Amino acid sequence: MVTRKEVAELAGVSEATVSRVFNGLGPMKPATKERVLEAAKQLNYHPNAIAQSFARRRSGNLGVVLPYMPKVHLFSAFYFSEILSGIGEQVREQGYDMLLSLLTPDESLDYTRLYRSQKVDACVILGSRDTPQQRESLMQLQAQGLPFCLVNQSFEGLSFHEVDADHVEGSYRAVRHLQEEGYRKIAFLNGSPQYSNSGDRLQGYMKAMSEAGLEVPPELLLEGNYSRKSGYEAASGLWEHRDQVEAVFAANDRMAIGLMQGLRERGWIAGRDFAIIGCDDSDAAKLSDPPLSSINVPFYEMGKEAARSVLAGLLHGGGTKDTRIKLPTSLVVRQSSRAVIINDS
Amino acid sequence: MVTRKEVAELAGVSEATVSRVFNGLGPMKPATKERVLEAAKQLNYHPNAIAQSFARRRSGNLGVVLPYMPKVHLFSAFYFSEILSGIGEQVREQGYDMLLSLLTPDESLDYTRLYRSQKVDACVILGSRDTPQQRESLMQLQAQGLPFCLVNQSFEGLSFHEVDADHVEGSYRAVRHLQEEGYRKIAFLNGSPQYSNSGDRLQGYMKAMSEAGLEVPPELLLEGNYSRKSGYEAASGLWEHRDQVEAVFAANDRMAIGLMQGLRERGWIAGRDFAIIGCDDSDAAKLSDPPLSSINVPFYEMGKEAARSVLAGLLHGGGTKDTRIKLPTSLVVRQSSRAVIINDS
DNA sequence: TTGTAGGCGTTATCAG
DNA sequence: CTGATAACGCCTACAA
Repeated sequence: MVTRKEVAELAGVSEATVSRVFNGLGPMKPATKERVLEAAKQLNYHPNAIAQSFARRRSGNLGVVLPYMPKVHLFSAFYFSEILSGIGEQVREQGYDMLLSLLTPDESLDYTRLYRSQKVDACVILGSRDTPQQRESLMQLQAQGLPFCLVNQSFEGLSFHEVDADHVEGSYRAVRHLQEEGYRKIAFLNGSPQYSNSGDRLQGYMKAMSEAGLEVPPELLLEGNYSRKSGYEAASGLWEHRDQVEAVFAANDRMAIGLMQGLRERGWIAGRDFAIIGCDDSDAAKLSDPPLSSINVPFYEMGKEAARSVLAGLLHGGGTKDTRIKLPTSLVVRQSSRAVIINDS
Repeated sequence: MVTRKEVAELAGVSEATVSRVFNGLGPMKPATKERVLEAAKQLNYHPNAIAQSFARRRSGNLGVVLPYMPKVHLFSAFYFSEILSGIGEQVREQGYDMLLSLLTPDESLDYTRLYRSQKVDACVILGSRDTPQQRESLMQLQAQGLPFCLVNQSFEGLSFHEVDADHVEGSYRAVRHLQEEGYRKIAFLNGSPQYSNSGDRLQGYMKAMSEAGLEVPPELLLEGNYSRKSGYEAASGLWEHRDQVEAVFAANDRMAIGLMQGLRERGWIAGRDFAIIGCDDSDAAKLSDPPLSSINVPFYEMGKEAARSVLAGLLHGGGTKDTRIKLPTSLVVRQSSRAVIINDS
């Protein structure tokens, strides 16, 4: 590998000058700069990023933490893929790189380890849940002043730097939409309560129901774990109370689709016998039959914003305020929620 | 940050000894080792990975290259997600980290840049296509002896280190299965020819057809670009020749589902009016209605194997043979390919 | 505007 | 078994 030294020699300048040229620092004679660049090109010199990191005492890497649970599909790949793309875009704009960490959630979760090795300057944490271990780990990070940003999750009573979507509003609108289509008996299939989103969505659902003066008997409240399978399994419970249900709002697309599958087996077809709206507006929503109405969540933008703000915090001397940013959602109406027949006996 | 020096002082040994302890090198008195570890724990010392990389002249990072094309969904997120998980698993086993690079395929694709900065020791390249630029870039990498491994792609006439699935065999079996179910008029919806998989699948399809003594009139050969939309659009062409089609083999699940959607709009229901088999066995196959029969491709294992072999090459002095590894596929039969009615008029 | 020189935290080589 | 001591490639005051 060709080093700065060789470039300096060829250009007839000092090594420091080569550095200045490559970092655009200080005033310098254009001729000098020219010579250096020429020499560098000739030798095919490229700064050694590791050495730079070493000298600057920062890695230039943004850590991205993903939950790793093979064979368990609580999250859709779509979700992470979008967020990762957003992070990736931002990171490139700022000259950073992305270091991916797949962490098994149940292993003694120690986020500080990521920073100790100095391989990352900050982290974006995806897919975290509200468990005692995670709270502990995150509080520890915060106490040590290590910069991080949570995406799509918040912790009751704690204040972290986080980027979220407005799930309360999104859910509210979804349920409102169903009401406007004429449905009154609207069930809610929520996901695991460990995700703050679940609470948000419940809140939005309840708000819309109560504003419309609608009762919410317990049979209308179902719970899955965000997997397709859990939605599929929820079908049997819902089926028992089918005379009390005209529509469903599900906390994600996968559960919605699973539920549709379960009900279809019983002869209940979404968009015909009942309406349903999912959440995430993932590609699965377009693949399902009928196409699934869904709440669009700007995952890409959330990833991008998370990366942007956590990296911005690095520049401003780690003075990251623990702010919560909420991005807006929107409703995408497809066939699954169109009123065809309203069995409002 | 606490450094080796401080540990050495506290333990009353030299810095070199501290390093030896942490690297498990050379024989040493247990008592010494004990003291060092004790001191390290007390000070909460952890080696600085950047400094180590610098001194060792290797980053300890495996680069993972993903094609980045926002809004264009030629690949399913499932695909990358599985491969990434496999890579992630292997990488952790070997104490490496994963550095993610999202590269826009049409930008002047220069893979060598990744290595020049020394931020990665080797790369796994996903989603590459057979274009002149990519050939050029890869040949350049190879010429410079930079270690890399391609996943799910090969280049006619060039020999790279690559991990692939046996798509010829998989396609062959899918078509054979359709034949065994009694179908004779079997169409093939392929993806873009820039992906070597497409050629492989065509080969498998043709083999099965010719072995069964079946003609393949041109109307049976359709081409999409692996997106759902392209499958959806292929429906119209297929519909025109519907009297010549009883079944379809599609080169991926997304196109298969798009095609099913397009045909459903015309009243043709998969699993009833025609049979269809997709490829990838992605989660979408389970979400679709009817559930889609599909060729299972071991993406996870492919990612893992790619990481394993490319990292192994690093140890053995870069003596990576440019081998092609092919992992086996298998057929997963779901409702979309079950013979219900055979309209074999 | 440019050069000098110390330092970053390890690894690795050589003595002892 | 352990301790010095050069690298490693670059950054950055500080000096000129």
